[in-house]
Amino acid sequence: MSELQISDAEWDVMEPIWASGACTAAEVIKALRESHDWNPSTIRTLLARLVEKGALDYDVDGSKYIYRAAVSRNQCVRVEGRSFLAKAFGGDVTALLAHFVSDSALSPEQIEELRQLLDTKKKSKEKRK
Amino acid sequence: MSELQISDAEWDVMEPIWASGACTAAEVIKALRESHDWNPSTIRTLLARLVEKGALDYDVDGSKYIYRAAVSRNQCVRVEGRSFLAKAFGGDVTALLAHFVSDSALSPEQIEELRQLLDTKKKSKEKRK
DNA sequence: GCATCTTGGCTACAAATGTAGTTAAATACG
DNA sequence: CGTATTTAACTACATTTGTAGCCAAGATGC
Repeated sequence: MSELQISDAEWDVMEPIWASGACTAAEVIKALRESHDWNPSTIRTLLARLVEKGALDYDVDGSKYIYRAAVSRNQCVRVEGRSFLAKAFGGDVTALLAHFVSDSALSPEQIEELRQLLDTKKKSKEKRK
Repeated sequence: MSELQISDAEWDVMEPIWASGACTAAEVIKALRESHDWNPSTIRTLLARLVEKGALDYDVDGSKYIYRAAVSRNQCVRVEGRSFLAKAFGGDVTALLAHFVSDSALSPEQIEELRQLLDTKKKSKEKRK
């Protein structure tokens, strides 16, 4: 389930809702005021579309809606991730990882962090076996 | 330069051209016959759009075009990658890497491979300093 | 040479996306 | 109370994307 496709602009609208758990349209508008030069109408339209798509739910509070995410950010990241992985690396995770490692400036600390993550991964695998 | 945005369908059309260096529309159509259930017209339309966007160039050979990629696959992967990284991980590469490591089943060999990649990365950094 | 096939050019059209405006009802403020 | 504000609903419209059809000119097969 939930192969929800959320466009770029919609994603930006989801962001404050994922961050705060639940908020009104006015709050989303406020949260995006800094980062985006969007007309409030635009944001309201996107909110409506997201509800329609099933990415958002809402509770009615008097005359306004309190929006809640119906899909977690993580779910969406996974969906996007898989799609990107397939498109750019033919599904080869190692290739993807290699790409980002090469393409980015990683500090020694970050490298160490990743190494540990790999260790953990390896162990968890052994254990499961 | 080259913040070219290539849609999903267009990407699939680029693929055989990236793979073979240069080919005619007929060849692209043939290459995609297996994997996609597309009308030849569709592919020709996409080829034309890609030329228009500057993602493809062509040489004229009699009555047909020999298409060549005007942007490398790697360039496109980088552009897509950065966009995905920004959208899904707020630009935090480590978070992205952690996500894919956790989200994927990696064989011990793959893990080893990645570990070595990290080592290399670390050393190259030291050297550069 | 002529019918056929191939090719690029152009047109078409629905759905998705980005970006608003309008409106009517509910609410808040004075 | 009455006016200004807020809100969701609905409408609008250009652009991008997915998907294809039609056409005229050139190439091919017989």
